[in-house]
Formats: sequence, structure tokens, C-alpha cells
Amino acid sequence: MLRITKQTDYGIVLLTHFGLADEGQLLSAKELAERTRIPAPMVAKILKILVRAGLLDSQRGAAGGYGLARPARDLSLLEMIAALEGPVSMTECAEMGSGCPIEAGCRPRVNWKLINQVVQAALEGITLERMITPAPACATLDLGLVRAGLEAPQRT
Amino acid sequence: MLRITKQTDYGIVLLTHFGLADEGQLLSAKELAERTRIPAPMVAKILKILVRAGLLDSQRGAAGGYGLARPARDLSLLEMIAALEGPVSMTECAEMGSGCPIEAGCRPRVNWKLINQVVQAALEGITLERMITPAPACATLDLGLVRAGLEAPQRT
DNA sequence: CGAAACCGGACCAGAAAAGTCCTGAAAAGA
DNA sequence: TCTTTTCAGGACTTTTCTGGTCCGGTTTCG
Ligand code: SF4
Ligand code: SF4
Repeated sequence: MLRITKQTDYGIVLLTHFGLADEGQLLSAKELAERTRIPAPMVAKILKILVRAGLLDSQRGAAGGYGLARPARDLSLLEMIAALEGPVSMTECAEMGSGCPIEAGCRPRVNWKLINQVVQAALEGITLERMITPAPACATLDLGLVRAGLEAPQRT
Repeated sequence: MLRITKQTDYGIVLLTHFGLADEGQLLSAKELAERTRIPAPMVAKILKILVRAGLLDSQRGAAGGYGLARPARDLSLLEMIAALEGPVSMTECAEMGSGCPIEAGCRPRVNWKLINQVVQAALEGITLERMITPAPACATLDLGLVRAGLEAPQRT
């Protein structure tokens, strides 16, 4: 679990197709639906969300379609997810002035904020551009270093 | 979004109380419910899950209760979340032989597996023991290093 | 025995998520 | 101009999951 929604998942798949296409080329909803096999109405819905979030530009009318608002290397996974399903935060307290009924006597609360930062940093470090590459650029990402960053404070 | 469920959240809060208590001391469901202000039936439900997952031991009968099955330093956040809401995986494909209707022509698929590993590594690095400390031990965790681990492959 | 506690699972109401559909408005081209 | 394409904006339905409750049964202690 801890899943992204299907909508988000689809949205990211769609975005990769823009990254793959020639820069500036417009892709229509119908076209995307055919390529990705995602149900057409869903594609339309998601693209609209992406436009409103500012990740895509749209051009209406015949021969219209959608295109990336920014180059693929400037688009982080964190932004994509945030656009498609709201800001990333693992607990409801970490985000806003809570509303959590417990809150008092909740020890982990303070730490959740930190954990969120780690997750967000991880997602922010992945760009659409890297998402497009089959794997190697991503495959070598240094898990050891990531772990070291987490364990550092315990060492000294 | 990308939230853990409330059940998971509560479960972790409960676990912290065990970490705080004297080692070997048994806490009853009722007692926990009072301390945490979590609805009692919920507490009971969650504790049962935790026992079945092997994170807690239980002792029935009068004067019975629950206790940690392992020391707090050997219990990672990853395990807690997995126990409470299933294995951590951000996409449905990353985990098992999918069932995802798209799959073909899905570029990001291969990369999601890596991203999952990063998230898992991050969650695995946080122990219940650290979760209990008010903040400082966690507050200094090296975000810079985490980012470095992610960006490493792009540098060389 | 009887009270205290866990065990197992059924159950429900409400909230999201997934997916569909319809009416309109712009743009391009015949 | 008029038609076609394609996006914009919602409303809507269906399905699934969550949060939360409840109960009958079993173990253990006093
Ligand atoms: S205050 Fe504690 S219980 Fe409430 S949402 Fe935050 S971490 Fe969870
Ligand atoms: S195969 Fe692609 S679309 Fe399907 S779950 Fe995996 S990432 Fe998402």
C-alpha cells in the first residue's frame, strides 16, 4: 500500500508520452488514449487536471491538443503527484493545523514532518526526463548514500 | 495525499507507547485507549492486527495485555506500515505480476521499482526507537546526503 | 466461579476513487 | 459562414476502501 491513485499513475504515464514526443508537438486526448490504452474519458479528465495545474498547455480547436508547459528536465515527480492528487504528506497533521483528534500525547507527530521531507526530497529528485529513460540512469541511483543520509545522526 | 491510513497512523502511535513503557510491561487495550484517546474498539482491532503480524505479543486473561515482541531499536517504520496496511509499493505493478491493464507501452514502470526502493529504504531507516525521541536525533538527519544519493548518477 | 482480557470475525455507514457522460466554447479549415 | 475537431467544465454513477462498531467465544487469574 501507500499507493498513488490510479489517476495519478495514469497521469504520469501520459506525461511520459509528452516527454517522448518531439518538443512542441501537440498530442490530442484521443491520440493519447489510443497509445496508452487508458480509457478515453479518463485521459480527457486527467489532461484537464494537468492543464489546470500548469503542467500542460492546451490548444483547442481542430489540430489542437496538449503539450508540456515546461521542459521534461524541470518537471519533478513531486510536482506531478501533487498536481494529480494534492500535496504529498503522509499524515494529516504534518500538513495543516491538523484536526487530528489525538494530537495531544502523540509522540510521532514531530518526527513525521521529517519523514515527509525525506520522501518529498526523494520524489523531487526524480525528473520526468529520468522517468523516460528506460532504467540505467535511475538504476544506479545510490541507495547506500540515501541510507547514509538517514543514519548519519546516529553515528556521531 | 500519499497518506498512510488512519489505522496505520493510530497503530504507530500505539507502538510508541509500548516503546515508552518499561520493557516487558504489559499494556491492555483499555489502558492504551485511555492514554491515547483513540476509540477503544479501534485500539482493540489494531492491536490484534499487530499481534498477528508478529510485532506484538499478547497475554490473555485477567492482568493480561500486550507487549513488544522485539526491542524498539529493531522495529522499522517500514515493518510497522507493512503490518498495518500491507506491503509498501507505490504502484500496483511494482509489487506482483501486476494486473495493470496498461502495462504495455508503460515507460515509467521500470523506474517505479527503483523509486519504491528509495522510499522503502527511507522508511526502513527509521526505527521505533527513533520515533520515540522527541525530535533531535531525527531532526539532524542528513537530507543533503539523501539528495546526493538520488542525484549521484547524473553527476558522473 | 466470575471478572478481566484477548480472539476472531461480521457488520455498517460514509467517504473516496474510478470511470462515464453531457453541454458548451474556441479554433481551423472548407 | 458553417462544419468539424478538440478542449473546458461539471454532474453523475458505480465500486471500493476506511473508519468504526459489535458480539459471542476463549483464556487466565483470583
Ligand atoms: S497528530 Fe499524531 S495521530 Fe494525529 S495525524 Fe499526526 S501523527 Fe497521526
Ligand atoms: S504498469 Fe505502468 S500504468 Fe500500470 S501500474 Fe505500473 S506504472 Fe502504472
